[in-house]
Amino acid sequence: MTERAPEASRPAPSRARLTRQKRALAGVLDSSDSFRSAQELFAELRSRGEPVGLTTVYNQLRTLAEAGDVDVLRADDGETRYRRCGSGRHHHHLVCRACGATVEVEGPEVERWANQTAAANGFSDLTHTVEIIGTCASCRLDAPPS
Amino acid sequence: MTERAPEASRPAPSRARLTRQKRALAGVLDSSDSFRSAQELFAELRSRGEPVGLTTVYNQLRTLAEAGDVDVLRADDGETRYRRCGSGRHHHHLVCRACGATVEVEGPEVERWANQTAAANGFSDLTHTVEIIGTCASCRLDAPPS
DNA sequence: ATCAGAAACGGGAACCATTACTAATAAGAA
DNA sequence: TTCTTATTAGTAATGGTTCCCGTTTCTGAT
Repeated sequence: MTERAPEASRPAPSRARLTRQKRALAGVLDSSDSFRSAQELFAELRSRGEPVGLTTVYNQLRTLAEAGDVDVLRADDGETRYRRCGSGRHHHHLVCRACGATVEVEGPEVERWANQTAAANGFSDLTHTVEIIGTCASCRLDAPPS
Repeated sequence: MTERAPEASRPAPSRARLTRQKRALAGVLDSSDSFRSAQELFAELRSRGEPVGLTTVYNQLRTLAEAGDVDVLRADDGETRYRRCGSGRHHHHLVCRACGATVEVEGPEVERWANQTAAANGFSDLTHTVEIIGTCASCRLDAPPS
């Protein structure tokens, strides 16, 4: 047994496959700037005539989220919403509560504050979430404050 | 019809009633500094021999949250967690991802940044959430970074 | 072209936190 | 005590998300 097992074949590089479903979902994600739920994305795929299983939508979104290709936001109603993320850089969001439009913003001072505050309390290995929710200019015009 | 309706009786001030269940839940909430889910609170009430219906726990938590007496936090696993809120003042949280311990912190500069950023993008009627998640000092000692 | 193994898909059942419904109960006022 | 009605809580939905697992589709190798 001096020879090793017949593993001439590479141990499978485990390459990701580009499928019709992935392309379709990517297309839908790219078509809008707002956060949308998995269910909404699923519905839009169907209406576009690019049916993709709901399970697949969820699997794909999870993968994309882990890879940092989509931003994830948990809405107050418990639904999780997804959105194609512009840059790979760390950023936060300004979300319109009426139309869902989103603006990516950065805030160096917030990062600094978070680090200092956490350190001052003995916390380490930090993560943070910062979301600003408001009404955007055009939605304000559409529905004046009573 | 010159006399008005016989409204001698007050239109019911709709006073809140103090019940055993409310007292019990308040007691459990006061007994800890960390965020706990409705299910956990429900379980603790049972184990304390102060059974309260799950529905009641949810109703009560909603009421308390609306009144600003408890802080609400939506965890990544989808569960909503509650915690007695120290001050009525606006504040944010520093949460330990291991033990759930929480520290209330304030960040004037964050408020300022949020307002400026939102205004610069035409957003109004603002709200924001800021949560810092990390590992607290004692939990770090319990489970060293591999 | 053909084959085999791996990766991805996707329908349906299972999960589970939360809410709705509603009959029974019990504060608090008179 | 009696009456009014807020509150309770069991049970049945609801609904987003995940799990299970047989089927399909890629891709690389022969």
